[in-house]
Amino acid sequence: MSRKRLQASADGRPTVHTVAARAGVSIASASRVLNGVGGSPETIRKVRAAAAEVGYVPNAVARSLQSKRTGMIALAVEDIGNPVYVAMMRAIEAVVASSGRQLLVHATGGRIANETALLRRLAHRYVDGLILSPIRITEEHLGALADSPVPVVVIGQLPADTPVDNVRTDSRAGVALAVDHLVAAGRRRIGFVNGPLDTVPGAARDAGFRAALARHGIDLDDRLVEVGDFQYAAGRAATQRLLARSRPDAVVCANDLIAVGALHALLVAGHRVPDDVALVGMDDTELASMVLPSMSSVSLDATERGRIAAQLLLERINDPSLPPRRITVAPHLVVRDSSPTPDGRAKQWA
Amino acid sequence: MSRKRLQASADGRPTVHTVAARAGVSIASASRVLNGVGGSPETIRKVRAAAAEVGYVPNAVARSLQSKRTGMIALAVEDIGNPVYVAMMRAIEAVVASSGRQLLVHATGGRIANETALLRRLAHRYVDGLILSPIRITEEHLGALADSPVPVVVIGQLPADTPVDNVRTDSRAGVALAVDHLVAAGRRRIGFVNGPLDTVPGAARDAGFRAALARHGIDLDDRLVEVGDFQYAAGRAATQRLLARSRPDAVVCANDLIAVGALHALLVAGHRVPDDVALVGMDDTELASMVLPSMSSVSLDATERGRIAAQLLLERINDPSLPPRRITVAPHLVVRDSSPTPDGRAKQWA
DNA sequence: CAGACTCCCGGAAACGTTTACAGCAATCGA
DNA sequence: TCGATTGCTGTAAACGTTTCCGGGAGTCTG
Repeated sequence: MSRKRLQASADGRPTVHTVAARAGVSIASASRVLNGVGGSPETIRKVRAAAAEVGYVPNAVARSLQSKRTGMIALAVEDIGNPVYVAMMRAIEAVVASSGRQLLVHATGGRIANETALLRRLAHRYVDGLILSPIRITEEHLGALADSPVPVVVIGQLPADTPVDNVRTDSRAGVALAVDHLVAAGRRRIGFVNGPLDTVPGAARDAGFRAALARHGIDLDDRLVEVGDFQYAAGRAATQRLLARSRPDAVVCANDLIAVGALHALLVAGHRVPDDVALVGMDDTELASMVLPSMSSVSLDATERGRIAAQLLLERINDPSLPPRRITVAPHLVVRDSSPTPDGRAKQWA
Repeated sequence: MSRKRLQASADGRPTVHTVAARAGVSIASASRVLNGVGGSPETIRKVRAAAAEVGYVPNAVARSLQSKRTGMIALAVEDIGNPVYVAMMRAIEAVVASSGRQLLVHATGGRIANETALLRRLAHRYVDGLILSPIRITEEHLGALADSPVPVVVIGQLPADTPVDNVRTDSRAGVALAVDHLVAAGRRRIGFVNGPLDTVPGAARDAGFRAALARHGIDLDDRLVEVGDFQYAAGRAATQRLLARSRPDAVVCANDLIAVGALHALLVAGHRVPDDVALVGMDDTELASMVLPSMSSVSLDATERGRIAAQLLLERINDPSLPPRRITVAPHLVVRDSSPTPDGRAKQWA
């Protein structure tokens, strides 16, 4: 018995040929029925039956090759351990899933090399689009972004003329909210524990802090500013250094992980929070309400940014001719127990 | 000018045909050179040059279709926000990346439907293998696992005769470590805040707790046991309920998220930790050293389990004929400030 | 110097889909 | 009743890659 082609794939799993043969129709008819387009009632019945009997499941790879769509969206963030990215991820996952696609998460560790390698790998077309949240932006990024073979949405600041869909927040304004809040409560010696200044958020938050102090007519005391990376341990260490040489009555932190580290350092050093030293974090992550006292934090609405980024990406995938869009979500302050309530009195948490 | 086939793909990107035509060789030769197998020096030179000039990047989908490998590994966990899974993920990502593959993370939310749907979707072959860490196991799971079209490694308990690669820990023994530690420090009214009893870890930890108490000749007081889910908020609420009706001198929690919730509840209720009430968490996540006092926790070595699971999976992908393997990693206790040091005295953290 | 062996090359098939196209039968309108 | 339309169907091409196979040129061996 000679057949031009085997009726099942090499590993024995049924293919559309198997189904077609079993139903006694051509592969074209089988495919049409399986995709719900066309077919006579009789054909539909036979094909459906055959497919069910052999347990046919279409091969996603072959389908992708033909349709030029993989049904996958990539997300690249610096650190999957940072709860702010978890929140972002959840929001993105929700809209990606509702479009019937799957999410592929990359952790870049914030390293330029990883990110540009990732951007280059997009050329392999293993994914229909990318959401990238870089903390550093180099010329290399911009170049790779410019001629990316698949749509990319960037979450974070980007040079003004970059023709890339972009959702951002105003973290300068975010820091200002924190400073205003503390100044309103009478704090003047406000410390700042930041992430690396060569990162985009680090630089923006530094600028925001300086501007906010200036606006209130407060001279910046350099001994009140410390820099680490965006992690808990660094935040704790940086705060210890800061406390060793100065005496703040409030501390603003560039994200919640740093802030939890700062809280730890403050309490261990015997300071009362918020009575002696008030504390405001940033990102408003789950962590903020898990610690004691619960932390005030500036929300940059990671959930909303993620949701919007995912929607922008899906829209662009559907219509690549869209003009580049830029959307900004406004920060807001969430006051909890680590900073004075608006009336100026420190709330007691016990 | 008639060509049997276009030299570039529909969207204008170069294909192996483009490169071959430009180099003046056949696509077979071009492909061989690009894969580093065979080719005369002259051919190699020409093909490499042509590929560089047109910026050729092979299409991952087409390659997958031919090679029957996608180069992707899926990981399904219940909750990407739980730091224990973050640790696991990091370990898995490391070995997956070192094999040149990519990791695809799914969050199942612990819902059976999601997990079986995922298992079924594997039939699409969009991924070379799966690492699954389910918290509930149903007949449906076992069925789907049995005839999974791609290799699966399960992290967690599995019925003894399930022919699936499996890395597990002994969480009964883990709970026992915690209980032994607390009993050795003289605590007798030991509370237990668990996750749902219909989950595999929940059931195991419950059994472990009862067995450990029995071994020490302590009668179980049901008012000292509470159940919620495996999250922070539930842990806090469950502990509040527990404190409202009983007076423990120690609390064991089924994971660190619960334990942080418990810590919060204890401190807010005015209990000193560990002097009045000692606390031991489980999973030994980053969280344990981020709170104050830092938390003792039973490590189930998620990192190691993840690493091993990934290795098992890669081995099985390379050789599907391997017999099913089962590997157990032993728990160990990490004592921090929330429980008495081994000499029985509570350490002061301030 | 003939045969065997090695190396490199190109044609063509294969992976498993979807879909353009053409053929055919049945129905419709005039 | 006949041509046009409609609805299904099957053949075959296409997606972009890898690889089997046969042929040709060159080298080695006896």
